[in-house]
Amino acid sequence: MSNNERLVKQITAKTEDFSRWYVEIVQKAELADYTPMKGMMVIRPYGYAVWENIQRLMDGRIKASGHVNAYFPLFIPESFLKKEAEHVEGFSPEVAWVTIGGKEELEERLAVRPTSEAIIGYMYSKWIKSWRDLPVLYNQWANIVRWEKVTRPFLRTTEFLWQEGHTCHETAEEAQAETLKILAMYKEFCETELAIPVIAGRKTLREKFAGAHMTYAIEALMSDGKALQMGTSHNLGQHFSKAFDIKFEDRNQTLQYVWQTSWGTTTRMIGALIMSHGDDSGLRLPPRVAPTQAVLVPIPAANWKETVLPVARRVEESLRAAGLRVALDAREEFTPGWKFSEYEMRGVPLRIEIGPRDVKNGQAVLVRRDLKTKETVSLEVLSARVPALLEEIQATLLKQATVFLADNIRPAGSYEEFKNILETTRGFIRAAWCGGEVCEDRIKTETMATIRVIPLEEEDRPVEGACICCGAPGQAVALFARSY
RNA sequence: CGGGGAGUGGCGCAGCCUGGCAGCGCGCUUGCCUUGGGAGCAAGAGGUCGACGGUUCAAAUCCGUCCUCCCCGACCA
Repeated sequence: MSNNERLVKQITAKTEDFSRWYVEIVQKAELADYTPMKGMMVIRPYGYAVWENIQRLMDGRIKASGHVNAYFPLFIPESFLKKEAEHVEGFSPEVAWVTIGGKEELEERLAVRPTSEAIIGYMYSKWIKSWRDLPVLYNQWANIVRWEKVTRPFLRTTEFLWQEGHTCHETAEEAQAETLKILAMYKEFCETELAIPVIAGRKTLREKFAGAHMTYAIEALMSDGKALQMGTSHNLGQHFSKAFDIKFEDRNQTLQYVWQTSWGTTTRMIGALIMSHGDDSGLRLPPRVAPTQAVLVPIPAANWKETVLPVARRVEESLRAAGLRVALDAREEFTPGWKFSEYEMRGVPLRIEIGPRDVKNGQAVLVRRDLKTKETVSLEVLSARVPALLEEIQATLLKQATVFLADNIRPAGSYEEFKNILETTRGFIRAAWCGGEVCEDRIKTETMATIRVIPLEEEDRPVEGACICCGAPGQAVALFARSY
């Protein structure tokens, strides 16, 4: 649409250069900005407000399932990190170290936490003595530092914010149940709140968390056809409890190591919102996490401050009373048209226009951000219509993303076809895998695609077909994709 | 960490090759006038040209080192 083009002249088209489109939205919608330090960004108030909504909604779920919040130190002694061999091995390339305090060299250097299993494990060993102490269901909201080589706002930054759950259980079965329960909760969260459909599944051993017994993840598909991991849930088995000596006396009076889990979601989810829902005009935020759900734009005329503005203020109040996050933009230095574009860029789900004509007719014009459709609504029913419309917008975003996901999961009958999909449409490729790391590596080297997950729903079914790579009998059906 | 591109008022860029007064558009400030899809006119403000060092009478421009960002690859939420 040529009209559209004109309106969004500042943003690079999504189809023209997806990466550039992404960073432009991040900056122009004022979600985040770069600092002079590599990979370190400022989450600006608008972006942080999205995070606060995510946090609030996620925190509610975490607490509803019996978990409690706590806070552990930012610094972790090197000796702690070293206790779980695979854990250090996996994280050492990206750990930042503190070696000096004030002016004195430290006796033992301190890691800036890349994740908190080590420090939490140490504390758990002090606190847990009996089966009566279990389960321990802790969660922490914290910042994390990982010295990444390639960084991108929200998707991969040196420092990021997250939530990390750390639980201890009496039995392996309980730990496994917890791992899957959280995975299901994450999936439900993404779909309900973020309107992003995800595929829940198991990671291969190559892709699992360093120190975990088994890693599960939810994977989403961004609109450029690349996959993004939206959250992980690990069954840690007894790896850390053995390393940190977290023992309890069980119901039969024998000493046992606890069974643990850990799980996390991060500010990366904001990146996923951008890349799942955004269009050429900018962001499209799902109403449930949008900082502003509806923006009122009064249309000025001769004496609009006496006529239009009071009506707009009353509407604002009534919507706020209905529990909605609304804003009234009565600034005179910008024209309505300018504001329309601005709020589209920032992804505000609904725009409410009130002008002289509307005041005369006792109505308002509602414009949806998702479909850009307009409707005229009587002021009397506005506070009922707006929440309903917001729900429709939430549902539409989820539906569009769900259709996109379904359309972009393709079976590959041969390795040639597999490669061809990656060269053309991208998306997920559903194919059988022999379970061998040799094939996994070869596919990665040759196609840049990795096994994102072995979907849970596939695990109950018998595996049909041969390994897409070597032709040996398939051991699992996996979803492959290039990823962020 | 390898290959490529870039860094000049807030943003987008020209100027660099061939050294000689730092420019343009948008934005910003003030005033008038406008306002239903990024209005118009007028007058203004704003720069150690990414940083450091070198060459030169003279450096945005030439040389070197470093930093940051973007793209494409090896490692990871």
